[in-house]
Amino acid sequence: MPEIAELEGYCLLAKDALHRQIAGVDDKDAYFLKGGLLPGTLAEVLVHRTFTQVHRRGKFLLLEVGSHELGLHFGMTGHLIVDRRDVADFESSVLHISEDWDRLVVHFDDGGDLRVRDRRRLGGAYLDPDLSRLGPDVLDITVQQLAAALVASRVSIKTRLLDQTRLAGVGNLIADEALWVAGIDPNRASGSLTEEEVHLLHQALRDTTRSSLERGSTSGGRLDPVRHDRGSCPLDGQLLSHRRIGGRTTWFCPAHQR
DNA sequence: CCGGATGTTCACCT
DNA sequence: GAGGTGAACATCCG
Repeated sequence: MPEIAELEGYCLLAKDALHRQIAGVDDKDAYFLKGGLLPGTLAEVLVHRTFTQVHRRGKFLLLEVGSHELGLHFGMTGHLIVDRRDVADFESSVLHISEDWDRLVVHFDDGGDLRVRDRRRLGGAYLDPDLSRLGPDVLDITVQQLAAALVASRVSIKTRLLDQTRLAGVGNLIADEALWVAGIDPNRASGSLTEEEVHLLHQALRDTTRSSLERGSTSGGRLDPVRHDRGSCPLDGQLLSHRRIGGRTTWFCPAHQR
């Protein structure tokens, strides 16, 4: 369920994995290895070393080890587990999910481990991932950068917000929530936003993202509980509309989102 | 049984 | 080249 709030949680959790001697790596799930990574390579790179730093970039969690970086992506159902603990207050803990879905396990010599548990296997592990195509991170994008990311395109604004090469870290729920807060129709062409609307959207992205960080979860925003048939807008009571935009289900208020 | 799900990539159209 | 659509990935849920 990872969007930025979950990633920040994983980042904190992963700090517990730093400076511990790596004793072994289970990377036999070749499908989970991305970017040409082969089974066994991670073991070669990681064993007898330690993770020295962890940070986040967009939806990637990055663990520094020696001169390399282990990149973890969590897709839609991936979770990080360190020493049998997941992120606090996750709406439904993943610890009950079978270990059968552990796609990558890093064992430390003290008996603990770091693992990625991912049922749908839409996430992946990368060695030295190429992040050059990621746009500015939503947590610190400036309004000028946002304007540049949106300008001169007829793609819908919703689709544009999800394009990680333009703006990194926004997922489907945050995109809907921010557009709803800003009062912008998700189907509008990205390049058609006025300067004022770009400012509104910038502020909405900031507020929405920060609220999710405070909750520690992408779930639980104001729009989230009404994203269903017969759900109505918390602002004006209008029945919400939904449609697929850019391949993703999009909920919006037909009254105040223009 | 069918459709959909907090993501990304890729093939194939227009 | 740009942009849209749908499929694929694997599993669960309503």
